[in-house]
Amino acid sequence: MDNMKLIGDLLHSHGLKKTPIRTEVLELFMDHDFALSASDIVAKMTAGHDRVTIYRALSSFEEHGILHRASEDGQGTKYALCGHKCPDEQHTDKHAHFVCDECHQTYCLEDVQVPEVEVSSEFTVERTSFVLGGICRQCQQ
Amino acid sequence: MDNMKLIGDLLHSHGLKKTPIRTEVLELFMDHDFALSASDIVAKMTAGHDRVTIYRALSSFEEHGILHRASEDGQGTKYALCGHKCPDEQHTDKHAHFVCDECHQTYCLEDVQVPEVEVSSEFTVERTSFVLGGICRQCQQ
DNA sequence: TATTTAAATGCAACTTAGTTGCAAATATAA
DNA sequence: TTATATTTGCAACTAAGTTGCATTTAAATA
Ligand SMILES: [Zn+2]
Ligand SMILES: [Zn+2]
Ligand SMILES: [Zn+2]
Ligand SMILES: [Zn+2]
Repeated sequence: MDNMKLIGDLLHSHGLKKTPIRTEVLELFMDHDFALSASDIVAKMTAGHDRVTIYRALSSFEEHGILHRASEDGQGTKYALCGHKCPDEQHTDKHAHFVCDECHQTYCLEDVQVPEVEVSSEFTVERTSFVLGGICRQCQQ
Repeated sequence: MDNMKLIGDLLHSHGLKKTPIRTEVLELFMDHDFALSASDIVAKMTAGHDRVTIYRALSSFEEHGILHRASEDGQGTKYALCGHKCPDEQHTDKHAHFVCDECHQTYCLEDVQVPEVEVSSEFTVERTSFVLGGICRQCQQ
C-alpha cells in the first residue's frame, strides 16, 4: 500500500502542498468505493479538523481535476476520484452515477458512458450529468 | 386565458383545496417556460407569504404529480410543470433538463428523452436524471 | 345559509450545507 | 535557516429546507 507515494506525487504534480489534512482526505477517497461529501469526510477524519478546511480541500481538488462531482442531492455534494485507486487523468463527467435511496451512497458507474444527445441549437451544452437512482445490492437482500 | 378554470380542475382532481396561494403558484408556473425554485416563487408572489407555505405547496404538487423536479444545483431545487401549459398527465422524469451557467435558469428539454442504459445487476434503477449544463441562447447573444 | 371539520397557512425556531474575511501556522524552496 | 506563498482555524454569516403548533379557511353537509 504505497498510497502515500501516490498521494505525494499527485499533490506535487498539481502544485499543491502536501499537508496532513489533504493526505488524509485523499486516503479516505482511496479507501472507499463510493463518493464522499464534506460532512462524510469530517465524520471520518481522525482529529477534529475544521469543516471549512475540508470544503476548501474539496474545491481545490475539484479545480485541479483530482476529484469530480458524483452527485448533488439535497444532502450535499458528493465527490469521487475518477477510478477507484486511479488518481490520474480523465476525471471527467463522462460516466454515470448511481445514488441509492436506502443507504444514500453514490457510486461511479464507470462503465456507463453518459450518452451523447442532440439538443436544440438554442442551447450550447458544455456539461452533462447522468444520475440514476434506486437500490443498491446491499440494501436489497 | 382560462388558466383559472384549468387550475381549479387540476387542484380539485387531486383532492387539493383551491387556495389563493396555490392558485398563484400554479399561475406562475404556467407563465414561465423555465423551472422555478421556492425562493424564485417567494420573490415573484404578490403578497408576502411565508416561505414555509410555498415549500409545502411545492412538495404537495410534487407528490401529486403536478410538478416534477427539474434540477437541483447547489442553489436549490427547481420544479416545472411537465409540459408548458399542459398541467395534465405524465409528469415524468423521462425528459432531460438544461441548466444555464449564466442566468441559472433551468429548462425542460421535452424532446430529449432520457436514454435507457444497461447497468450492472448490482443496482436496481428506479429513477433517472439527465441534466445538461451550458449556455442558453439569450446568454450568448 | 349556517355549521362543522379536515386541510392549509403563518410563525418561530431549528438544522444543515456552504461561504467569507482575517489572523496564525506551516510546507517548501532558496 | 530563513523567507514567502499557501494552507489552516476560527468566527460569523447566508441560504435552503424542516418541524411543531396554534390559527385560519375551503368546502362539504345539514
Ligand atoms: Zn444502498
Ligand atoms: Zn464518478
Ligand atoms: Zn442563460
Ligand atoms: Zn421537465
